Amino acid sequence: MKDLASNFIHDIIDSDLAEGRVDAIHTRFPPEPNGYLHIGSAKAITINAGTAQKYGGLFNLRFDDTNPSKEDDEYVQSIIEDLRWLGAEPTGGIFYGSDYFPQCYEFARKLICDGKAYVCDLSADEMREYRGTLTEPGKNSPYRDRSVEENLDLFERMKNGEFEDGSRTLRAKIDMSSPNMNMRDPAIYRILHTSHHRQGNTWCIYPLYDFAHPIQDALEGITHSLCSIEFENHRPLYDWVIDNIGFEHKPHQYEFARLNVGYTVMSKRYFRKLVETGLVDGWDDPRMPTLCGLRRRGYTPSSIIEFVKKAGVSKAWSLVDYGLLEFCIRDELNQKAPRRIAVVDPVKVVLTNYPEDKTDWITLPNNPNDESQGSRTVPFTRELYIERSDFEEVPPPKYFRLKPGGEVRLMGTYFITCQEVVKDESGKITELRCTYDPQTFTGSAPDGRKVKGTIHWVSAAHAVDAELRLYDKLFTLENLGDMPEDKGYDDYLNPDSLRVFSGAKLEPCLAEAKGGDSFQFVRNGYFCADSKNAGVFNRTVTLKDSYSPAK
RNA sequence: UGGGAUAUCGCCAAGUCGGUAAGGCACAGGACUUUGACUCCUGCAUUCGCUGGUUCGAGUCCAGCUAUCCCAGCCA
Repeated sequence: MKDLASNFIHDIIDSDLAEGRVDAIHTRFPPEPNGYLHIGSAKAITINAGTAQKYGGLFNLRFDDTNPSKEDDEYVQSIIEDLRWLGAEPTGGIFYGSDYFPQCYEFARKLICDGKAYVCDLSADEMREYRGTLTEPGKNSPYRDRSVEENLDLFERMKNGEFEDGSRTLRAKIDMSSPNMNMRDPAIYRILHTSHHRQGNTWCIYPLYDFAHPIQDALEGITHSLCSIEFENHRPLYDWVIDNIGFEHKPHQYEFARLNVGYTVMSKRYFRKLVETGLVDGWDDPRMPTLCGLRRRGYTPSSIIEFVKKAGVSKAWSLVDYGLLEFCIRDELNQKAPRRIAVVDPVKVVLTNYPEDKTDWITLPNNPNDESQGSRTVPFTRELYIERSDFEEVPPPKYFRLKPGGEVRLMGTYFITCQEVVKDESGKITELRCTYDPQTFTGSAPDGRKVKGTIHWVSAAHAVDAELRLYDKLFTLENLGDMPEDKGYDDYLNPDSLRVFSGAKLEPCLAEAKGGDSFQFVRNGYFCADSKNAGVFNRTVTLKDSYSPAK
């Protein structure tokens, strides 16, 4: 992974290092395995892994699996796979928060012994009432002053399964009148008789995030716990846990703004709904902003990391332009991807003065900007296909491509002139009859005449028929933050998010493309071989169409 | 007068001790062109949420406003 650009977090680390507060950096990425990683996760990954790498430190992957009701091993596996794909190797190791349950239990007992935690019998509703509101202080639970012995006994019986879900909690004894709601005697353990995807039925009490997370960080020797900004309000509690359990090693939490992208939903809850309602094929549907979806769509790990880096790190809420993501993949593929020809919406061209049984093999560079990528030969015959949009019967001003009586160059070969337009009964163009000039193969004519347009083509006899799927943004609203939770998606879905072209014609060598291969699509965009459906291609980024009469 | 956080170009985002607004994306011109792509030039904040103040000088310091985001899960 490339170095992360400098940001305010690095300033903090620099001074921590300079003033001797730490001598090595250790970070972590702590996803809850309740869904697939997405482009937003990529920011947390990049910041944590990138920071560790920048300072020669270690980076842990730790599953924050303290809520068995939402989690599943399927997600654990996908997260490991996607993280590796991104190139963020967990150099410090892979850990599971649930593996620390025994320690968490002991630390909770210590808090009880120190008079800093108590078992509370208030129901969830009662607890809410006692908590007060944002503007009014809460009041102490009637169970707040139980004896250490009683608390210890009750807590052990909670663990032993003597009580029902929700009947009791273990709470930290802090301050019910704190202006910070998180400090109003937060629950740190709850009863949940649910099987855990990793621990099975060993436990029926589970520590809550605010208690478990700082413990996990401390136990793993994390120095800088970098998380998103909604946890800022939790930091005092994070520090409280660290201080009151008495860890010698004190990790510190720092927050950064989460990544929002225009036209993009960034919530696992929505993703799950999209998947469950069948609106998309699955978590890896190419229209999804999940890492596996982006992967199928042709994004490379480095393009995603580059995107995160370009978007920057700060604490200000922001909505990053979708175009920046597209820029990143275009920029990379422009340098690395071989060029190939695909005619998405074909129209036949017949070269009336070209021999019927002749096949020329034209050599085209794989990447005109990079000779080391070599070249390939492409068959050229009397009957070809060109893009329907590369011909205009009534051309707008400054139209440089094919038009009646006009001349263009077929990429890598001859100049051709359109002599006749053939249409069917409905008026649709079915064929363009053209003549070619045999003396223009090199791209210039003996008489010096120039041609302004060059268009791509495929030999009709050799073309590979394909179904081309063009993916665009899934949603249409600029700011999806306002999407009502209980509303369906129909109003927000982009009807053009998936367009299927069944009659596309591909350059012959594309028939051999393997899953995951990426190519730049000559003229406008790029596509990749879909790893799940060999032979089906996605044009993954819709670039500006080369010519827009409306402009 | 709950608490916390954030406000610099259409979108992101740099801006040390106050010294006279980086960069990227987007956009607009032009050059080049065997992809109207790429590349290459050029342009794009007299202004830093607002209002005052301190100062020779403030995006940077002070005061007062305003806007937005987060917090009342036994979710993370």
